Amino acid sequence: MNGKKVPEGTISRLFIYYREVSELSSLKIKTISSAELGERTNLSDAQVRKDLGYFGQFGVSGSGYDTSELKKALEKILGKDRTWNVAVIGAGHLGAALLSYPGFKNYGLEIVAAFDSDSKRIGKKLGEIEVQLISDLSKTAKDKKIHIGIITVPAASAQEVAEKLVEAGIEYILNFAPVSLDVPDSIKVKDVDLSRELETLTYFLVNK
Amino acid sequence: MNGKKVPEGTISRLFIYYREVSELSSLKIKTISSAELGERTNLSDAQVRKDLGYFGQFGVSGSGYDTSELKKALEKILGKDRTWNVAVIGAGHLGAALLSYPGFKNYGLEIVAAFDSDSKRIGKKLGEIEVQLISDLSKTAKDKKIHIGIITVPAASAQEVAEKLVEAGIEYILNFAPVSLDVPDSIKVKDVDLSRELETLTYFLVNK
DNA sequence: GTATGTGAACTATTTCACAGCT
DNA sequence: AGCTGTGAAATAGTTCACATAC
Repeated sequence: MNGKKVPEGTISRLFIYYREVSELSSLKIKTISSAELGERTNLSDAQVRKDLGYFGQFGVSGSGYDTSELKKALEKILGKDRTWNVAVIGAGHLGAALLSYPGFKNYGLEIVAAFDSDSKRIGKKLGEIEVQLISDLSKTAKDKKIHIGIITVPAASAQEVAEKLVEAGIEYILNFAPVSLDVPDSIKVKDVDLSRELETLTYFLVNK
Repeated sequence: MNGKKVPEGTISRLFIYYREVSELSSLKIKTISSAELGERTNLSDAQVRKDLGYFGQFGVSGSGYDTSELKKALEKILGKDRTWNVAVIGAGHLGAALLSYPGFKNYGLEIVAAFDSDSKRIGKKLGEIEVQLISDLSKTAKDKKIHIGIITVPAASAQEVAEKLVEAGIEYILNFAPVSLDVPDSIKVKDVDLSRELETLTYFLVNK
């Protein structure tokens, strides 16, 4: 890896490349060019080469990239050679959807705990995971070495939950609630706002 | 609106401003400055003004923006003055999560149909909506004037579903499956890849 | 005095284009 | 000949800064 700053978009695309070369590699396709890889992922050949270039030189002039080698290299770069423990806070439909996401584990992510504040949901099983009371968060986070918290509670309680996550020592938050969380700078927050994604489409419908 | 190209990020942020001024307006707060609005949304004052500037001049020098007027203007710009009909294809957990999303309707979106290929799910009710067989898609899309399709099926069948949506005349697709869809250029696809969002966090865990 | 609207400056990201390697 | 790796050019997006309006 050279010293340059890596754009967020690059990181996101590396996962796309990873999936593609994983498949190619399992199909026993030995090499792929940046042009072909771009074709399969709806990206340009230059983009593919530039993205990979942030992390090293993985290709061979004249023939392209060795799929299984590139797969291994991406695994290393992306932290896929280990598992990350995840807690879901909010055991509603969205929480359940995430808990049942097929192959989350294959992505190196393991949901090891689920929390809710609604006493009706406590003790219920979502897949393998028993829903716990939110007040257990801090203890469980330490016991189970949780790295990532996913907020799937309603907007009104998201900020409160975020603060509890911070308190519990979790530094990475994926936030599905449609509010801007106010947390210390040291905490990495990624917002995923499903309704906004949908709404954005309506703009294009109006302004096509 | 002036003739300049509007960045996608701007459109997404307009929805954030919209939510904020809606709330302010309902709290009887009459005006807000770009600086205050930025503060509340974790954005800069210049960003707020620039974003709004793409669509006109809504502010008053010296005092700021009239919340209820800005709300009305944004409603118009974003197509919130009407309802858009949505179909969900894939009646698993994620589909159910979307169908139960609170206040979807408030966002101007109405899910009017749900489809699945699994016969065990056909006829079941998800909220108000009865799950139909995917082969009914084309007919129902026309009958119910569906504008937007949401794909929540597994990766392996997503491309097939996308083709059926295109065939049914739907031009806007929100794709939750972790694959790059191959559709005609005239179709607008927005990818939301939940596992990739999560995976991106793991990169930052490794490389912090 | 306060806050907008907007060119200009700056920063980030993508695409081009080609020298150099296999 | 084919394809990578990478500076340079182009494009996109954000922040600055200030003239202007109230």
